[in-house]
Amino acid sequence: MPAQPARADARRNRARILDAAAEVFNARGTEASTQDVARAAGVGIGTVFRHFPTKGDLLRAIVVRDVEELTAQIEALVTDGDPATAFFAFFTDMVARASSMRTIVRLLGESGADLQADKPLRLWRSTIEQLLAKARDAGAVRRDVGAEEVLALLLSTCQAAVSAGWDADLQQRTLGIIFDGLRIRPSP
Amino acid sequence: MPAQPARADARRNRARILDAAAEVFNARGTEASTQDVARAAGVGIGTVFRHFPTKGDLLRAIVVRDVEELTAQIEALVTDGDPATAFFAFFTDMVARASSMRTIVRLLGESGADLQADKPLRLWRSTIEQLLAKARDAGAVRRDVGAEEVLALLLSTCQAAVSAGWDADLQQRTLGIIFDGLRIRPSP
Amino acid sequence: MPAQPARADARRNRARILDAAAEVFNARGTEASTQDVARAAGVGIGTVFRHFPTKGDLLRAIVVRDVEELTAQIEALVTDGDPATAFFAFFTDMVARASSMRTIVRLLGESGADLQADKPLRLWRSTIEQLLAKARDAGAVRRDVGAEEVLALLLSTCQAAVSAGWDADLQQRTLGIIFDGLRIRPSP
Amino acid sequence: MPAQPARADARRNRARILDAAAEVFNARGTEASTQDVARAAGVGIGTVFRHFPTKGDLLRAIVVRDVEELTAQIEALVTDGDPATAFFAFFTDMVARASSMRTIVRLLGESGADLQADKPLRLWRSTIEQLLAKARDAGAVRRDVGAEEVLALLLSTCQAAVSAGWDADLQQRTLGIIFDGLRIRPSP
DNA sequence: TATGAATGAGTCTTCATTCAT
DNA sequence: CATGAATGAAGACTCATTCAT
Repeated sequence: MPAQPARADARRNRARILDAAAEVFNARGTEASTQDVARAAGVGIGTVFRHFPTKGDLLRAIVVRDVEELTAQIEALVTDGDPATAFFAFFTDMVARASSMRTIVRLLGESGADLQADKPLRLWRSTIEQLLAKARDAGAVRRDVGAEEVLALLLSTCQAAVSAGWDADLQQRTLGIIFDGLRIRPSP
Repeated sequence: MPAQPARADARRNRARILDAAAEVFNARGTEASTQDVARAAGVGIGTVFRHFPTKGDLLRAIVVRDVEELTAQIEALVTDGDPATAFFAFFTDMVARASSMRTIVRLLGESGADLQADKPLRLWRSTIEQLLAKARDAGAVRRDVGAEEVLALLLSTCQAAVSAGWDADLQQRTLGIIFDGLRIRPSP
Repeated sequence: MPAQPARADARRNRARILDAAAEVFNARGTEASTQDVARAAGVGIGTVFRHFPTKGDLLRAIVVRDVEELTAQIEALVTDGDPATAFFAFFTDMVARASSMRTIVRLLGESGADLQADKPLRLWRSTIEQLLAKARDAGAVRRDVGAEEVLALLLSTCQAAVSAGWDADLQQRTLGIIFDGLRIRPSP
Repeated sequence: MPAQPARADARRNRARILDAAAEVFNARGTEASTQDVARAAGVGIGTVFRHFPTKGDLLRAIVVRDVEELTAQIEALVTDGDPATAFFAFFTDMVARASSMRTIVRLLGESGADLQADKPLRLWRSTIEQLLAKARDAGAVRRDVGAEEVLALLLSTCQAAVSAGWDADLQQRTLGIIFDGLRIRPSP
């Protein structure tokens, strides 16, 4: 079962299942049952397993889809955005949207999901690195800050925003601190 | 079943179960089975449920115990520590130890565990606030930084350190950024 | 869906499915999935069910085909073979080939497949009876041995050869005993 | 869960489950569901899995129990029986009872159940070998007949008796032939 | 009180069969 | 006619929780 089935109805169902799964897992965690996903998608459970032979496959498909979408958006920022602010805008936006992407945030946060391994993840990561490089070049971010710790902080805040339910205000205050830490300090 | 059963053997069992549960849940996540906890504690499963009528109760008891222990340590810092550094030392230490306190970190991180509600948690929180206040007074932390965002960042980093397996180096680099953000910047 | 569909392509498909099914069920037992058969035949699963409305029908069709082939071979022996040896040669050969006819052996061995009922089976049986009669007339087999017990022993050894994986040597030794029991003993 | 649980109720249940399983698998084949076994035993399905963590374990337990019982009976024959007839009596009896031991017959017949491996099976086999040796020494069975082919014929006939439903008459006739093949022929 | 046996709802997954494309 | 997507009834197995010993 390829990601893009040939038949229209199959393609439609695949999408419906993915949507439903994203929603269900977002609302009740990845431990929600496949049965519930099927119900939410309005299909039989067999259909879910036909498209995603394993629950893990379903989860991974959600991650891939979301990561690809995210990557596209970041790429746009890399090309179009103001180097001095794009990185911070992206970081802020990502945290703000984290709660609608619980699944991906949770799986990304787990050491198992090696950012190195899967292609979409590698791409996502490298796109962020570009954004970061531009910010560094523009003098908006300290030169001694590496991509690894930035990603760690990004995932860390996304995860917490999701699991602890940070409101917009709290998001702003925590990110404010981190951003200050990332910026070049005016030398005295 | 009160926290301190009357009979000595019961009290002993309660402690053993708590120890075993902390260990098991730490090693295999909170999804480890109650049966496994019983086995690790060397008691029957009935005994576990007699002391903790629900798996949730057991989990919460671990949190309470760990939080109380933590609180005591923080209190010591409040009284004895150097106001200018104690706060940062505590933060660093907490993250470093997070991976041996998976259960508490995970449950604290979840919105369900309202930091307001339970007494031990309220106490823990207020002790940290004292530490923070001292750091502020000592000029080590900006005045406009509130306890809420500091706690959020603390839990956020603990959570990520645990789930993503931050090594010592990465811990240092991420916390370095956050600490820089917390410090008073030398006015130009 | 008659055994000989009108259209050429349908007839071709029927044959391909039968071949594939024989192979698959032989290799993995009758519990292999119909889907696997379809894949091996290179047709859609719907096509399999169009030709054989039920998995049971498919199985039975294999039996019929194989039995008819066998019958033809036995008939040749009846006409051409040396009456004194043809029966034993047939018996030996049948056991030797049993492992490439798992499906038929298994189904024939089951009481469900009443040897009386289906025409091809009745024919097969009666052909064997002729072979046996000739052997009896030639003095190679005792007169008091009936067809029923010979068939029983034949199926019994085929079944065991398949399920227990008798090697050539073991086949020879077991059949040697049975053949000795079937032969007329030299009166002392 | 040992074969002999400590508590009386557990021991009772284990036995009930084993009995029920033997009956159910005997009647409907080893593919009958564990649920059905539980129902027949009058216990919850969890209880079945507590005693036999896997369906395979349950099946194996039945085999072990039946094989041990059989072995004891054969041992009695070895000590007490008339060497000249005991072996044939045993063979006849075993086939006659085969239909009440479908499970064991089926599993024994499958190459997977290596007669070499499990202790009870090895014991069973070696006991039969003793019986055979005595028959040979008593001049009732040909010296050039090995244990391997005798076992093969035994399992073969048991299997067929079960699966094809041989009646008493047919059993007698088939075994008659095999026994004749095993006996020493009067030299002319 | 401690024990561990019993329970059964719930989980993932497979597969024969039907039906829209 | 052929295709393969959809279906849902099982099946094996797990686990929190209850209860007899």
